[in-house]
Amino acid sequence: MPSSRARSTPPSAAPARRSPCPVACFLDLLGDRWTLLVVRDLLLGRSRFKEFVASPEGIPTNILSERLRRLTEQGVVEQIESSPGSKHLAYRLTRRGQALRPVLESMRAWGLKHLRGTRAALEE
Amino acid sequence: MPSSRARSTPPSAAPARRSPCPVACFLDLLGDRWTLLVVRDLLLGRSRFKEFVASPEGIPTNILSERLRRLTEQGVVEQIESSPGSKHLAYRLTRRGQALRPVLESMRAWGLKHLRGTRAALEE
DNA sequence: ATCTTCACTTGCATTTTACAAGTATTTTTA
DNA sequence: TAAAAATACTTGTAAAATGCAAGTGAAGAT
Repeated sequence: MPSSRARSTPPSAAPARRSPCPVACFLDLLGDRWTLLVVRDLLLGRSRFKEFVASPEGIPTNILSERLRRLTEQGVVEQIESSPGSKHLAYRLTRRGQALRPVLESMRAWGLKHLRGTRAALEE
Repeated sequence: MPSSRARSTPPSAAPARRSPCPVACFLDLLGDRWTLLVVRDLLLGRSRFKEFVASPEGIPTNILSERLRRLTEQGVVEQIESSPGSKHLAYRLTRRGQALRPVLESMRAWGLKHLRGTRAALEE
C-alpha cells in the first residue's frame, strides 16, 4: 500500500521535476555527461550531426540523437537546413539556448583554473 | 609487471578524461544529476549528511555518500566535525569548491528565466 | 546508375541509478 | 547506566541509462 507519497504517473510524458529549484530543474534538463558538450559545440559554431560526432570526446550517435531531440523539444535548439535548399539538417541554438553561454563560460573558467591539464579550445 | 611508471594507466584510479577541454573535464567531475545539487546545498549553508538527505529532491543515501567521497577526494569538499568535540561529521566547501558559486548562480539565473514554475530558494 | 556520405536506428552488453532495508557507532533520554 | 533514538552510512537488487558495433534508408556526388 503506497504510504505518504503518491506514485501515479501523470498522463503527459513530461519528465517529472524533482523540485521547483531552478538549479534542480536545470539539471533535470541539461545535467548529464553529454548534453552540455553539445551546447558547447553549438556555441563554438558547430552545427552538423557529423561535427558533433567528430568532437574529441566521441559522443555515441544514439546518445547524440536523443539529446538533440530533447533539446529541440525544450526549445534550446532548433533545426535548420544545412545549406540553402538542402534537405540535410543542421542545428543551432535558439535565444534560450544562446542564454546558456554564461553557464558554459563559468564552467570553462573553473575548469581552467582548478583542473590540471585542461586547455581552452579556441573561444566560445 | 610494469617496472617503471607507465604512462598509460597511472597507479591511482583517476577516472579517464575524455578530452583536455575544461568544460568536458568539469562534466567528468561534476556533470550528473546529483553532484551539483550537493554543492548547491553546501553553498546554501547546509553541512550535514542528514540535511542533504532532507533536501526536497530526495537524494538516495548511497549516491550521496559516493558523491561526498568523490568531492572530498577531488578537493572540492572537506570534512569537519559537526560540533566541537563531536565525532559526527559535517562537510564544507574548500576554496576550490567555493569557486563553483558563479557556475551555480548562472545555472540558477537561466532556470529562473527560462524554465516555468521554478522559484528561487532563499539565496546562494 | 552507382557509389558514397549523412543522419540516424537497432540490438545488446555493461554500467549507473534508485529504492528499500540493514548495520555499526554515537548521542540522548529515562 | 541502560535503553532508545539518531547518525552516517553499506548492502542487495531491480530498473534505467550508457557505450559500442552494426545496420538502414534517403540525399548528394560521380
